[in-house]
Amino acid sequence: MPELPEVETVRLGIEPLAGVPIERARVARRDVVRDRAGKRHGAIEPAMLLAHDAIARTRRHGKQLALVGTSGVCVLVHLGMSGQLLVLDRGGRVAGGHAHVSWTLRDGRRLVFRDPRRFGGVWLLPDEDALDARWATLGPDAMRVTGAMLEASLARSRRAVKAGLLDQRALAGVGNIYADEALFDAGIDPHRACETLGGEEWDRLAVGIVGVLGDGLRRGGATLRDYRRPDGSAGQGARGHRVYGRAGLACLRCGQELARSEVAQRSTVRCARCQPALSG
DNA sequence: CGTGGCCCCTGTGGGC
DNA sequence: TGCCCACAGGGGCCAC
Repeated sequence: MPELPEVETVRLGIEPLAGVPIERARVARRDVVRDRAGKRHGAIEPAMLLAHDAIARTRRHGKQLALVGTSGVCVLVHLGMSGQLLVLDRGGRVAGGHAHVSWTLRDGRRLVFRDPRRFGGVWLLPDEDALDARWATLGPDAMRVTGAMLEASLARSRRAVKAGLLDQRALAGVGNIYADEALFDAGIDPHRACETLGGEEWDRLAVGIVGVLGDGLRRGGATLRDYRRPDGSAGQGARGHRVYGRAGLACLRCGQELARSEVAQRSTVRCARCQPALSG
């Protein structure tokens, strides 16, 4: 569930840990930790997990979050579907288990990566060049996308436009929720092939993407299912959803019943009147 | 290469 | 009341 606004909210929650020395790092489940090549089960060097280091700063691209150590070592975190990064006070405990990686700071606080479904994970990268190389395979960050960028990466594709938005190599940060929201905002049918969109539509879509992501961020991320902010509280984002999770309910713009369908094996909700299919 | 489909995994909630 | 199962979905991988 975490998409860009949720990941950015997590990043902002982690930022106050910058500069605090990390006493030790502990891995409870080795298979959620991977090396640069994506291999699991490798010997895990404590320094690669920022032990005896400190977070110098945090970075984000799309849905990916990185802790950059003062040594230059980078810990890349994917939250996947159910991943959380929790900041616990001294003596604080993780409810519900599934705490796979834990960093103990000198001031007694702990940073914990928890992920019940393990679609997420932690990647250990030796330096920021490796991080940049990895992120270079992703599309532009959705928070700053423009119509021209979308057009450049998707306009020649025959895929459904929603499938294009979900492809992280084309656009980084949009998932199922905000794809539906942005397409509704732009008045574009999720099923339409990318190649049928015109320049003005790509512009509208970019405005919609930036708008719905900004709204989500201002609410502190969506509050559906597993997502929690680093302090454990739920976000408020679901209140702002206009189509996601509202199949069968009335369109908030025109009153028409919202329709459920499927695009790229993902549940999709749209208003057939506000997001018309191409006629003819 | 582009694209669609399957699968990984666990918690939840709806239906019976 | 309790059990079962469909569903939730990001992304890796594979087949065509």
